[in-house]
Amino acid sequence: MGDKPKHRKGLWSPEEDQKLRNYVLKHGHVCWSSVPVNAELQRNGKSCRLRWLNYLRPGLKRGLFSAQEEETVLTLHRMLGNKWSQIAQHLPGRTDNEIKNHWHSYLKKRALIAEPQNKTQCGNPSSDHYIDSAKTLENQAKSYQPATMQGFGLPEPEVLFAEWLTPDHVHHGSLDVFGNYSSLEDGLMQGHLFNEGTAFGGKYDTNNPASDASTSDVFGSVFKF
DNA sequence: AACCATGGCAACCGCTCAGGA
DNA sequence: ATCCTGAGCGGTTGCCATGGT
Repeated sequence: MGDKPKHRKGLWSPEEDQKLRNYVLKHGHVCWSSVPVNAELQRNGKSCRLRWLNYLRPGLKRGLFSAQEEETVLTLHRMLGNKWSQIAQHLPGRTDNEIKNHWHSYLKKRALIAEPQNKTQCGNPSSDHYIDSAKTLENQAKSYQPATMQGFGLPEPEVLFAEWLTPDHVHHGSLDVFGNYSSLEDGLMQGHLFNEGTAFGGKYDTNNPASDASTSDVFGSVFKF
């Protein structure tokens, strides 16, 4: 009865973050369910995975969405619907959770306001024609995004853990943090990676464990998925 | 100054899918 | 071919901060 480890819930403490980050950077995540055991965390694997993907993963941006990012989300949402993970693939450094939250809190209203105009242009989303044009638009979205974002005048969102990443990671196009950082996105990443910024937004930013030198060493040598 | 409403964000839950035994 | 397990995804909830009254 009582010999099952109780899994902690709720917000992550800085100590938990550090344990998880150090473990994943060192060993990777072959099996998420074994991560909390080996990292000595009172969490379940699912929670660890979510925390890593949404908050600890290197290269994450934080802060406001740029106008271009919002346009991208709106465009892709019109094409794909609530496929947040697919939308997130087009926005390097943004998580599906973050995009989803931003959609529900802000963009949904924008989309509703814009709806009457779009209806006349797009017609019925379920039609074959729509799907074809959606694919075209998706390709366009893939290609236009990095270039346009580079040239955008608004302050860019900061990238988390940028201090972990050496210029080599960027210039060689080998930043496989998301598995989809191709050279296509290099331009975008170069625009973000060296932003000065706190690695931790939100509640724990006064106690930033990411600046730990040993961690960045580990990242440079071991981080590969 | 205190209370209430609202918005934003982090995390959890449940379902689905894929891979392996 | 079937079952089991783990990973991934989307929806939902809860908490906290902020603004308004």
